[in-house]
Amino acid sequence: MGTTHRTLHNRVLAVLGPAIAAGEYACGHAFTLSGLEQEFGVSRTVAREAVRVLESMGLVVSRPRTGIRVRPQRDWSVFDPQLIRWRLAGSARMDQLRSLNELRAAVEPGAAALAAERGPADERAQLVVLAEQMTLTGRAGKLDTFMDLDVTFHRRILELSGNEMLSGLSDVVTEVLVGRTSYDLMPRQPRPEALRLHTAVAQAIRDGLPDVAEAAMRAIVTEVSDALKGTHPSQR
Amino acid sequence: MGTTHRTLHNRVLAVLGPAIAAGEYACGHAFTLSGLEQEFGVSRTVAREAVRVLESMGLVVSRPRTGIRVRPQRDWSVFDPQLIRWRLAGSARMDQLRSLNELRAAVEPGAAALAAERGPADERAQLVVLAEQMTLTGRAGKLDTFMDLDVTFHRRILELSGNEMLSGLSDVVTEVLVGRTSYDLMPRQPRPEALRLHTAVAQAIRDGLPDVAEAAMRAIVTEVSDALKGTHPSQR
DNA sequence: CGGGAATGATTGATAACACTATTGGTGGTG
DNA sequence: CACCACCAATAGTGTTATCAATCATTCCCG
Repeated sequence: MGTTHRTLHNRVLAVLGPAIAAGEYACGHAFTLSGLEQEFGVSRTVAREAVRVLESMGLVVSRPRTGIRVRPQRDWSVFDPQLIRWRLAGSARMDQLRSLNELRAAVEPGAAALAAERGPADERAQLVVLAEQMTLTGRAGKLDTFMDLDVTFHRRILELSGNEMLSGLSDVVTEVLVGRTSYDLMPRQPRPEALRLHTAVAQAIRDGLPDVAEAAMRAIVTEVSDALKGTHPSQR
Repeated sequence: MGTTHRTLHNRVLAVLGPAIAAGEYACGHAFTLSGLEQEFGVSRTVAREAVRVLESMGLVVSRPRTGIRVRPQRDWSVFDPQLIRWRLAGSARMDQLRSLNELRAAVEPGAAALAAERGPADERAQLVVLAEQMTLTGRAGKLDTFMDLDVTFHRRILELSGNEMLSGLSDVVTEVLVGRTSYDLMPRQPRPEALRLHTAVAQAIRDGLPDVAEAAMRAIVTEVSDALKGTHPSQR
């Protein structure tokens, strides 16, 4: 789960990436390869490979005579898992969490509907079991295991959607749920209403009722976003 | 809008990327650097830079002694714009279009709600004008300009959501809408109901009514997915 | 027959150099 | 004075050669 394996250009990336992602270098800022060589004490080749990766993520553009320029945020590949991790690790963590949470809120109802429509029957049934476990551990106040169950619950639904892009968001959802608890944005004890809704989603998916599943899931995510209300990220 | 500028490793990528994305190389297939050097007639450095980019997209993993192995699809960064383009260009185009369309169907209602909540008032008002133009050109049967308007309509809403990740999907939506017409998945003439719904979405967003906007947008996307019904991509 | 060390294939990393594109200045010209 | 063509400095781009680190395989020894 740690980044890719310990190679030199990855270590350069691990410093340069987060720095750029955090906005430490203004939009037009220009690096030079030789500058990077010196700053990190690496060979030109390594510096170039790091830049290539940053370029493929849209963070920078590299042109002769001009150097390596930081591109405007609008051009970044905001869905790149690496970039998401960098931003979650940096000072923009809170903003990134909010973005991800909104994305998740927008996506999960639709995913639940798809899961109800076309997930394999046995796996759909499993969801109900998961929801029951959530209710139990939630009432017992075991927050840690509750969070784990919550994560797998939402992951499963995304995977059951049968859509590669939606299931590609499961890591994102995990980050959000984990990050939320670590930031104490969760109530001490899961709200009974939330528990009930999770069960409702599970049952609707099991019973193959897309509309019901979608509505119940929407209720879950709107409840969450209500809890975070009032904290809209500055436009920038 | 062509890929990045004409550099050698990009030309290698432009061949290798689509090939892997199209599944021409099985999951565990192993390349070697010297093999790539010869196949493309490039130096080791260039070959490695191409591999670095593929690696950062999760398409391959490069390890000593083992070579460069193709990773399972599950690990690919399916949101990487470059990868999306490659798949749209290749034989998986239809599958990719379906995935994207489902994603869009899942996302847009939520995006419309956010746009209604917090988009700048003047830009929200612009949407109504856009919807009117759509109605006019739609009724007139000018399909080309209608598609352009449709694209900007949906793009605007994503951008108005004020969420960087949602607006990051605007290119995706564009691809879907354009691809759909080029595949004749659109009716000869936009359906009156669809036109009415677009206007409803625009008005709701202008008037700051998230729930109404969300419902109307959901009606739009479900109508579309009903039209594509029955063609679910084969698993894997 | 099993476990661990030798082996060699393959990537990882460095260095030095030639090529090329871009840009910004410079000078000439209308 | 404005504008255009040209030139040169500058950085990335691409090549080659060489060595180091790694790890799947293999083979030998207990």
